[in-house]
Amino acid sequence: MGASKTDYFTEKQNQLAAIAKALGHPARVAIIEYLLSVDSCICGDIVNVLPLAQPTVSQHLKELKNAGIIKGNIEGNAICYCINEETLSILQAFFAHINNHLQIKKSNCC
Amino acid sequence: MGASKTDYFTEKQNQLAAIAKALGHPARVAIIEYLLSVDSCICGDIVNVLPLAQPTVSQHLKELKNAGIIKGNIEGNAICYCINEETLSILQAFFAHINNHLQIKKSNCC
DNA sequence: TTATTATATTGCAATATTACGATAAAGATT
DNA sequence: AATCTTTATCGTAATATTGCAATATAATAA
Repeated sequence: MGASKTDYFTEKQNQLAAIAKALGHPARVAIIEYLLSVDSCICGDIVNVLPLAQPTVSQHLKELKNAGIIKGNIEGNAICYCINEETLSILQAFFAHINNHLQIKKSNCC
Repeated sequence: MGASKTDYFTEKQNQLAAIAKALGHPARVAIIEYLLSVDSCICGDIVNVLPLAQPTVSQHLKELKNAGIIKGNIEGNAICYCINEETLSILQAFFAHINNHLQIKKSNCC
């Protein structure tokens, strides 16, 4: 096959997986880290920071945007990118949930 | 091409991406959720819970294990799987880092 | 020993991802 | 208008992922 059987899973599971998947590439992690490090939101120079060609970076930005992890606003002929906290909070909630369960259990047999 | 240029990124970026990537499939999210929901660690019935064939589940488990997200111990002829908190704490630290920066900035232009 | 049970591995087809050159699109500058 | 700057899209090649049937492996049970 090759395609994920998304129909067989819950919407929440698919959503979580989609967000995690979007973070699942070092270039995209690097983009997030760069967006955090710069004061301004005018981030047209992401291409200059990454060791990848412009079309490749554009593609990675598109994936982050599709997953809802970043937002992009048009500013003149440049684009202002920044992090969308709402989406990342979904992943955070998942981890909080995991921690909660693990602390209750504490029945680690491994 | 097709292969990620992992050499061009930091070890930490690659590590974060690898963990996120492993979570980037609904079946693997479902496996984590199942491991949380069961009291015991004897989890040989993961295959029965998922809508996927046994070899496929085995493969997903392998990927979670490779990423360090779960641990597996042999118990007789079954295998006991459970979540590895250490690895997930790496992702959590990343999110804490993001939150920290976003709270300091608050210069959201988007 | 011969099943039986539980999990892993192999092999393969279908599909997705990654990367980039070439090119397009759109606003800014001259 | 002609050009520059910035970002997106198209096309394509290389590689990775997903899924499963068939088979292997290994411990247990009969």
